[in-house]
Amino acid sequence: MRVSQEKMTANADAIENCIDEYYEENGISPSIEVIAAETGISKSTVGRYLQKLTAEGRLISNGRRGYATKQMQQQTGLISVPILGNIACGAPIFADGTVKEYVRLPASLLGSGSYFILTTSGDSMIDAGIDDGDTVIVKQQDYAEVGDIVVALVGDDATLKRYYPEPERKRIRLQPENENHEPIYVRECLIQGIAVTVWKNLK
Amino acid sequence: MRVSQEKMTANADAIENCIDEYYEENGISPSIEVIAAETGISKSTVGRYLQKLTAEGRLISNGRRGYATKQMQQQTGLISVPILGNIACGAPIFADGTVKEYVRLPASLLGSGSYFILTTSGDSMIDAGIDDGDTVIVKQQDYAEVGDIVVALVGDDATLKRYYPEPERKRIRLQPENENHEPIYVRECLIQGIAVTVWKNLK
DNA sequence: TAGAAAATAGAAAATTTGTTCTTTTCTCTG
DNA sequence: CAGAGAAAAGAACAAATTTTCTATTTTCTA
Repeated sequence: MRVSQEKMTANADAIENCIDEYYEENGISPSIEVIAAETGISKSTVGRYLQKLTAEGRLISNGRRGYATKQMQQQTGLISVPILGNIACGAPIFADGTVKEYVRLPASLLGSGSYFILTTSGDSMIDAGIDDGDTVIVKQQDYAEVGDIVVALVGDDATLKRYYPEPERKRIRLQPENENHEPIYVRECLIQGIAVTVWKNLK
Repeated sequence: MRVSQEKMTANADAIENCIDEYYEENGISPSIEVIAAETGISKSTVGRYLQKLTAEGRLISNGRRGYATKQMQQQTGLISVPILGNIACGAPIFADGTVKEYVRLPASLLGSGSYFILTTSGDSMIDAGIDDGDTVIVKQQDYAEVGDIVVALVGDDATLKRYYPEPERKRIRLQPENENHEPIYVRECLIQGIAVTVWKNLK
């Protein structure tokens, strides 16, 4: 292989990496000037490479919003999911302004709707595969089907249980999935959402 | 409350929403012109609102890269994780160019390192909480500790098992977590990574 | 080694984009 | 109903950023 060829791809890779890294850090595409400064390549050469890479389909031009790598652009169709506190805590879950962190997850993994994330504490749902410290993705809705795992507000406490309405006895059974725990019976409870995914840390 | 006040916050909300939606779709911030066209508010008024919202801390200005909402900006510190195929398939896992989809996950949830995502099939790890169809996040590394759940390449097949080296017998035991399955014994195996997180669909 | 081709660098041009300024419209109060 | 104040609209402005052009350097081949 010729040296020029090697240098060409080396420059192209350096530029592509630079875009990714800058984006990783700043959340926006770097300007050509920044890329030039970062890689040590001249502005015009960087520009030429960007056009070439775009023509090859490796990059996408967003006009004056800069160039994006494919994996950057691929983050369209993402849903913002707020990471809320612990499910055991008694405080109301949807206190606005307290949300500090978001995850953006692909809509294809979740489906449509509004979601939030909780971390669990306690062992009451251990037989459903939800252990202490696991992360639960909850679909926000105010109803549930029989047997769904719901986030329910009982008094001031939020709890994670299976939902079994018993209309004939005018009560709702909130069933833990742990033989050592007794079910909770309530007249009414506010359903905040249903658990759709558990995130278990193995290691 | 006065009408003007209501309209003010209404406009502000409309602008903020517009930014989010546009970003959701295009991966970049909309220009003031686009926001104006989309919301029906004039360019200069949109600009004034953007400055006001930035002063209030609700938006972040990225100069000519546009304005970002906080939850957009908050996606720095994310790791790109490729979604690879099914763990049961025999094909080599790291065939380049075949990766079509990426998820960007917060580094705080994963820690440093390189990761990839697999979906499982089969029931061999059912007792470890990994069921058929679950999604596994794998940390890419070529070694493992005793008892780790590894993605191992045995011959041409990738498999997910617990890792128990038995040096005194000069073999490695790959242990399923299902009493109906027998362990696999191999001389050597190529470790591709260790499972760190399982993503279980409850609903 | 010399010449041709390719790649690069530096500067100028063109375009997009946010900002500012002035005029107009709307709203509330006396 | 009239006037003051705020909010919005439209046009002009200024700055940033990509694109283009030309000269220079580097690299490969005969």
